[in-house]
Amino acid sequence: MDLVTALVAKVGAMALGTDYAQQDCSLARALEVVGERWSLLIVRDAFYGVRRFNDFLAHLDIPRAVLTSRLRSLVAAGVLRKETYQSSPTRYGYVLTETGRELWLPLYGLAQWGERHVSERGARTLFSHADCGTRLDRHGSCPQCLRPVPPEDVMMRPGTPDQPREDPVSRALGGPHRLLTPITVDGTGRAG
Amino acid sequence: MDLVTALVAKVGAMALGTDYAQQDCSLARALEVVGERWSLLIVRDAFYGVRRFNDFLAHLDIPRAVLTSRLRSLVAAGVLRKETYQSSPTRYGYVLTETGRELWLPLYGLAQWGERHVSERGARTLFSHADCGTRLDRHGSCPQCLRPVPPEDVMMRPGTPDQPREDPVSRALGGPHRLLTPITVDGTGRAG
DNA sequence: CTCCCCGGGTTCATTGAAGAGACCTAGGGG
DNA sequence: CCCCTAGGTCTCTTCAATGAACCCGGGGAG
Repeated sequence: MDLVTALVAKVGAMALGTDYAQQDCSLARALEVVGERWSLLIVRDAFYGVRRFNDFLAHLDIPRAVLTSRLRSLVAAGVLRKETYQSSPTRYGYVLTETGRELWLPLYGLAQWGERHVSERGARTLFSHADCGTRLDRHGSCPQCLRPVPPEDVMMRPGTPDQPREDPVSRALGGPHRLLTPITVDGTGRAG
Repeated sequence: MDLVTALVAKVGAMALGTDYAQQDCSLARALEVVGERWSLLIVRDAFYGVRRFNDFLAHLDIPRAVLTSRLRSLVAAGVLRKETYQSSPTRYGYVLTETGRELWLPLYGLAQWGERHVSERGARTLFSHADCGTRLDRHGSCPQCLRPVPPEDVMMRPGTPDQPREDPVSRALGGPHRLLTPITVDGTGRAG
């Protein structure tokens, strides 16, 4: 490949390929950040309390290189923040920023849509208002308290899975759990 | 490559690759349908009133083959419906089904998130309640009427674009427009 | 002191999907 | 007869996901 061909290829790749650059639309902007494959599932796991590289890896069955790349771009976009949870040896985790937490509504909305319309057969995961125990409606509000529930006040618990996963993270999420509180994975030599 | 290698490669590609099969989660199910590149932008355009193959093409700058493929899978998933709008010569358009219309909330939520957090500088598109003219809040509700507004009662109008597009569809969307009503494209030899 | 483990990555070969553009087909219309 | 429009296919090239192997720094056990 000569230089001109290489340049043309490069410019072509920049113009389209990795982004929706020509779309003057906030949805396109949002999708540049969270629209790539795996991104929203990573954000979902972050809401579930997953924080560590290896836990995302085990729970998502995502190639390591792709996880590295997605975490990096989500941090760059301000959705996640890299946080040291232990020094000597230094260990990092990834937690949602306030910007990331504001993805709760669209993310919950998409999940509810999937529940209602794609291979419906009872909720796989149930979300309820931690204060009163009422199940959230499709808009993410509490029908009892009649207002939107922020993610930190949401409890999740497993519904009726069809093929339960058998990784440590899924086991850690086997019982009721408040969103955004770190999960405690044990069974692989890690303290709870 | 021998037969066994080929088989292993094929099974591997089916197990992952094109879907999130191992994820027992409604969000993953939803993303299998609308999570692919371009899918949500096509749905957005459908809310805007775009119905024809060539109009999607012009407005999205999407490769024709990809558009064909996405429209097909969105129809298969029950998000869009193929509709004849003219016979002899037969012409098809694509319109949102009720299932597709229920994507309004998560789609609007994502767009609002993008507006607030990704290169913010004033709304590119403004959405308001057709009945009273009030701008929608971030949850898609009308602050005046205090209830969620269904997409058919939403008016859109352009906000402050930074690099306005110059295709016929963008021009047709230049003024206030009620969601889900077909756009009328003129200027390319098509009657309004 | 050495070996091995753990957490968090990087590198590499393979392949499926996206992108760009030419081509196709059916039905009109000048 | 040729060309137009609408809605697509076909082909080639490039990009990015996958899966598996390898890397590296810090500890802890023997």
